[in-house]
Amino acid sequence: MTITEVSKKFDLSQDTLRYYERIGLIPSVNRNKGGIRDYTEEDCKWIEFIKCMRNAGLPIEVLIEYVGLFQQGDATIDARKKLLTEQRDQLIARMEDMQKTLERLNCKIERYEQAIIPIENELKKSED
Amino acid sequence: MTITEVSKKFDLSQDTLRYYERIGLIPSVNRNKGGIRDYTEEDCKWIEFIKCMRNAGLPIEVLIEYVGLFQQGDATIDARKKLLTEQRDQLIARMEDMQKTLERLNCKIERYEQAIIPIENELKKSED
DNA sequence: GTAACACTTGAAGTTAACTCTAAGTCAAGA
DNA sequence: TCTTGACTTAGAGTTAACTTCAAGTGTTAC
Repeated sequence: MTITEVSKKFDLSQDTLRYYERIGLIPSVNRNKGGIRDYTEEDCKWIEFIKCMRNAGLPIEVLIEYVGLFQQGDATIDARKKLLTEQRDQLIARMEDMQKTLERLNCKIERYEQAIIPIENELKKSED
Repeated sequence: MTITEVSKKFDLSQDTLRYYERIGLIPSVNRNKGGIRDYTEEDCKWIEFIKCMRNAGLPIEVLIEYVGLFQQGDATIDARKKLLTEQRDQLIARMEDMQKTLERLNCKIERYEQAIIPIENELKKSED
């Protein structure tokens, strides 16, 4: 798979894909004789995983560490589990914060809905 | 209330408080005869609101716009409601993304706990 | 054969959101 | 009186995460 195809498939720019590879956020991709990237299915799985984690706000630095641990093999399973567990807990904390904010926004929006009605009534009065 | 007190109360640095005021993220704070900020209860409410919204990831730019609309009075109620509604919808979308990632992380962690070697370890063979 | 085009690299530039620095004012304490 | 320390401002610096640029290579279309 070419970078153009992968870029379209995951809606990530070619620049971002090259950047991710350069910093070790995805394992390095094989090149053909012309030096051009040829992504395998496995590469795509990594990209999809990383994209998902980044969408949820996991920092690049942490994900680089995860990829690094992964490439070191089974000896790092414990460390990987620890890393993922920490990130999961932080994710839950962020979601709880967001839930609070969501409720607050909903309250505010509801109040604005009620505030608009009196104004509309004012307008009606002045019309007749 | 002094900036030191407000800083401690909300766990925001003094620099951040001054920065927020400078860019219009909170309405401007009164100064005493010496030119030193004296925060009112009202100021604190704004700060608390902004902190909550920032924690949930609402962009500063959008919040500045909200504060601006607020200061223009009742004529902007519709616009404010629209702005908040858009932000709420985006917040929900982000939370849904995060929920998916959370489930995925939980799966992965569970697999590590069960000491089942993840499928991706197969991939490792090809690279070093 | 040459022009267009997709790709390569390393490095510089951008954006959001702070964070720090420098230079200065002012009130209180030894 | 002098010094300490909290505060002021404008502006420069930092960090994360891209994004763009410059210069060059290799493949395809006419």
